Amino acid sequence: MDKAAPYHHGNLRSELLDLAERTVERNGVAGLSLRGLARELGVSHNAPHQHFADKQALLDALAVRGLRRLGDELDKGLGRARGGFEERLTAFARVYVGFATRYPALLALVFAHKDDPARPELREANERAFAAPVALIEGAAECGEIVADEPDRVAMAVLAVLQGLAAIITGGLIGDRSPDTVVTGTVHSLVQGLRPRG
Amino acid sequence: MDKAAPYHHGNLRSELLDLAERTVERNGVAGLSLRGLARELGVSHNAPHQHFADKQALLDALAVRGLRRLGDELDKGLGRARGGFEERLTAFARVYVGFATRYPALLALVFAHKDDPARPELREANERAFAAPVALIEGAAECGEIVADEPDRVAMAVLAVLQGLAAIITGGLIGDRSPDTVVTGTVHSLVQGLRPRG
DNA sequence: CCCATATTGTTGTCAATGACCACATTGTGG
DNA sequence: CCACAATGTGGTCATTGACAACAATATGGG
Repeated sequence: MDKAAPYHHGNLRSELLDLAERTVERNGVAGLSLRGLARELGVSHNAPHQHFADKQALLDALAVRGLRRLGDELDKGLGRARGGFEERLTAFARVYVGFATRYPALLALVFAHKDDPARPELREANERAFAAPVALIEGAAECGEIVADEPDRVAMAVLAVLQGLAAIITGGLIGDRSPDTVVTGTVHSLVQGLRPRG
Repeated sequence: MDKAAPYHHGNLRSELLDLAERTVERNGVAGLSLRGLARELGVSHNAPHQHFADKQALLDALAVRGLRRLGDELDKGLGRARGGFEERLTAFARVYVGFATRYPALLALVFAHKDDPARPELREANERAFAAPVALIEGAAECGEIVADEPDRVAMAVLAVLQGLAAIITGGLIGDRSPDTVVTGTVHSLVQGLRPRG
């Protein structure tokens, strides 16, 4: 069972996902066609249907895979981060915004699942991806580094800022400023607001 | 030249936009079909092509119209708002997030124009829609109500927070909390961070 | 070792869609 | 009053997503 060439063709599922991700990132969801994928991979026009019942199923799989990668990057970035809360939060923000600007279409895919209450995989992947930053915020709340009265609100504000920053950066609305500068500055502003005033 | 029934049929363009907006909001962009619109409006399958050269042209027109409405709502809301900076900013945030949750697909349409450098109408409508809140922030910076060293950064943080809040709320990630509570709380956190500490 | 069986992929087909074409109808202005 | 442009119609084509029937391949029990 060599995973490089398991069945009578290549590992179609993986190759489909890879090519689909590249295509979506380049041409958008509207520019993605199952038949086109099959054509470029040299298989029949119906081979994808064996692995993904639906075009939406493929998009969902893309979103889940993207969330896994994002989670890994966040874990790594936060693992390397040293210093206080602001430094760690900045590290998280850099990784998140970096990912969001590298794969904007993928992240949009993740955030476009508002009409599907029955999709446990996506929800689970989402929670797992953000486990580390949530733990970071909760830890900071316990240590008294940030206001601790409403940790939920704090987490929400942080996520909102980063999500919004990513949207603004990918939308090209930051002009000449460098993304890193914008991220660092915005996080600084936010943390100043979250710090208890003595 | 009665605008209610100008030519030999109704004012197709407006009706197309209305129906398209409802359809997009209900079934998403993928569920929108020019032929379907024509069918439901009782015209030939090619009538829409007379007003919109392309499906994308119709989507662009939807985005521009949405931005105009959003601008009007923001102007009205900020016009009614009284009190200091935080009260006015909260009013702005309520209107914006309210709009974003009422027309999520429409707002997503606006934010999805990252690949079109040559679309002056959208850009102009965008700037016009956010003229009032930008003025609010600039005014507060001049009055010393918020840190004035980098008004651009402040504006960006505010927009980021609201955009992210809207995304989170429409994504159903706020659980049982009421949107108004979340908005007010988040804005409060943000303003506390932007206020100069004495 | 060999065949039943599920997995995987292929060919054929169908309705729907977006885009284009030539053409008809309606309103406007010279 | 008539040319002309604006608006809408019908026809057509390639592409697409989805489905059904069928073929090839790998797996597992006897």
